[in-house]
Amino acid sequence: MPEGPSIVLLKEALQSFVDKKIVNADGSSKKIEYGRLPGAKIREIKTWGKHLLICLPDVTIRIHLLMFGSYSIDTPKQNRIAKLSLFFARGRSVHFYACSVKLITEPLSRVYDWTADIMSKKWDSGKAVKKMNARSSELVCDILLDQDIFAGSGNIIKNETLFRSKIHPKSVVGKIPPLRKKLLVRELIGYSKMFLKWRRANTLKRHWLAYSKKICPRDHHPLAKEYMGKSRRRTFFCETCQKLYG
DNA sequence: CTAAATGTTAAGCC
DNA sequence: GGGCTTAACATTTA
Repeated sequence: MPEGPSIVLLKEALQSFVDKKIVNADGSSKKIEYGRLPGAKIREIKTWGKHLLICLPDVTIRIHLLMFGSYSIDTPKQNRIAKLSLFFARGRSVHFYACSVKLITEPLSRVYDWTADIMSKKWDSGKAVKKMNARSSELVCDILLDQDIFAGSGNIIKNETLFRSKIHPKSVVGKIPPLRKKLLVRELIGYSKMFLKWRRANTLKRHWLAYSKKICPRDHHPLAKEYMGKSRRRTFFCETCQKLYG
């Protein structure tokens, strides 16, 4: 479920609840005051990176599905305790499981920079390149997972983007030539759009070129698989056709 | 059956 | 305090 494009699909799935009044709310999260939700009408549903934002008149519910989170609409899952359940008129309901739930009371504009959200209309590639340049000594495999620069990018997007732009994951950001860096950002946004399209058609896996693959589709060399970077995340790459800068 | 995985946060340690 | 490592969370899939 979790990367940015999947959260956009979640937002779409919840559109029928916009303008609907929450009649009851409960769940197993100890951290939120369920009492302040009933009576509020959902004004809007937004996303920022991997965050789902359910906007109410004076508070926003922030859901992060983490690695294994899931949701269900109208029918709660059997034998499972939801972290958050929202109930509406006519027996309608939404349930979120195995996720992080928070209430945000500050204005969203103070919490979120929409120009850093890879799925946003306000996405700004120029700013992303500037932020990358400010972190020139880091590895590109780490930078592509950084939510302050590429909010919504996850391990699949990282792997596919590096393969498509022919950049070795251990390349040092500052050693990547400017044009190639721009190409990298363009590929990341382009692949994220395709991710959304393919996930919607339920064909995401079919289109993986490197992620979880064993053979390079370009030159048929075996792909390397290594746990690398600050977060030791699974990384698939072709030693032959992905160039190492640095 | 066991292990690993699309992710983040908090605690603990130097 | 900073920076790093580890654990915790919880569920599905290989």
